[in-house]
Amino acid sequence: MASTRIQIDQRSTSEQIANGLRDMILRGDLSPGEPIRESSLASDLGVSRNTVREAVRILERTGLISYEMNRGASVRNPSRAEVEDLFKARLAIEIGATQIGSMAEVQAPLRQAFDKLDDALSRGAIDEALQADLDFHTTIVAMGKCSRLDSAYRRILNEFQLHLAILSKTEGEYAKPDQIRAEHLDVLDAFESGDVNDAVAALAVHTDLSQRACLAALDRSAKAPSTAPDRLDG
Amino acid sequence: MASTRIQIDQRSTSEQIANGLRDMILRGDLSPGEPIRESSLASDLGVSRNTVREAVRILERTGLISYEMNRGASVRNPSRAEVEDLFKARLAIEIGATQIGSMAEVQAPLRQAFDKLDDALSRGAIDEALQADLDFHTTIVAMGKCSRLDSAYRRILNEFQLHLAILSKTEGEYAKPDQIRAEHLDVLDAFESGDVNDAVAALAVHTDLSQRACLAALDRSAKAPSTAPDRLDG
DNA sequence: GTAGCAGAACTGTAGAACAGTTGGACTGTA
DNA sequence: TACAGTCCAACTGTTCTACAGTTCTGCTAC
Repeated sequence: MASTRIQIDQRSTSEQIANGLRDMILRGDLSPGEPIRESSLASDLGVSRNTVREAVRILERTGLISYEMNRGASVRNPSRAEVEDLFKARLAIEIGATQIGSMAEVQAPLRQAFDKLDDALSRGAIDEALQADLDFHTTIVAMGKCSRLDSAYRRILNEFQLHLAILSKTEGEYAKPDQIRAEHLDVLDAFESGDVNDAVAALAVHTDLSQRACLAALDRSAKAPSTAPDRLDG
Repeated sequence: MASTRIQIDQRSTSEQIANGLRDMILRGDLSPGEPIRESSLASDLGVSRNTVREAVRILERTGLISYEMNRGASVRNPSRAEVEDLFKARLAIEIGATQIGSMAEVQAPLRQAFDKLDDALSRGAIDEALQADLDFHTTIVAMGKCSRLDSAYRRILNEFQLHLAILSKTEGEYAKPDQIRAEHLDVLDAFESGDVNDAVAALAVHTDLSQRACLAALDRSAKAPSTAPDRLDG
């Protein structure tokens, strides 16, 4: 049956638009706070307004946009408090997965994920490293072998990537490569030790450090707005 | 400012319909697998088909319905495997919240939640007890003080309630009152001991037990379909 | 500079229309 | 009886048009 692997694009127009919008937001093509105008988007894409509305409703799931009655959708403009909330949620889910999953089974894939990250970092491939970083954490969550936990985490990561997209516009990079490598190695070591409590502790430390780095970058970028003028607090 | 607490219903028609549908599903008015027909629903409610479509997209977030291209939405018909997945996700999130939250702060509200459950159980108020049971667990997650974790959990609980709605149609009750009281008391005790590891262990035990009970009820109801004929596996 | 107002720009919703898909009934054939 | 083919009704996916209600913006008068 492997020969009949025909892939048909069974996604509706609205779903494709939702995906496209998500990519645009994560790439930073749409800046935070920017409104998503139904009519203009519809005519730009050559689709009807209803279809765009549906796409927006689909996109709402991702947490990348916010919706206000009679005011429509706009790209989320996340505050400092929300970044903290995101990190908390990430940590909690990672810990939860660690506790319900099997330490023995995660070690090999986690080592693999680290190697990819290490490789990308040493080659200076920022985007690739960033993706590898996210994959590393996704691997940890995957050890829970729970699809609902996976998707809850994915949703949060999505939102997190929105912040990264904003930061990378002003910062250029998310942190120092050496530091990233060292932090992830600590986590890997803890998991390879096989002790759940060590792993949990390592995750907490790593999350705390990267949260600090992220918040510091956020503060810097708030002080020195580069490309887009900030209209954070009206 | 407390005097001007005027609540205006700023929800759009589609959101209200989505809420109404959610309630209907959770009440069991719509049985699992039942399709949600756009046109008939639209004319029943006196709204346009577009509005219903939007409501369905909104409802999709909750995980209560499933959507298939060209086939529309239907009430989720959860399998045994999905129940297991749900319990896993619940446990992982509860554990995560326990680990990142403060044990000291949760003790009072958790005791309060238990008392409510205890009260409802002793009065034989099934629905109330069920709600108190869910509240008990929500209280644990709330100790993480993380809104994204809260909403991830709420989403999962929503889906879980769908199962309960199905079971309560065939079973009448979700488990034995004494057992429920004892299980929750064990959890409460562990939290009141102040030891995180004890709390985590107690959560694991409780989840395991209620999962067994739930799956057993599921098996019974599969064998003896009461009201609605089951069309689980074609 | 601020309150008030008019008009533009949008959103929320309705309703009709039509192509494309699905599923079921019916039919003919082996 | 089993099965392939055809046809049709029921739906979904999407578009277009229309219009009321809301929000925003810029102007005007005080």
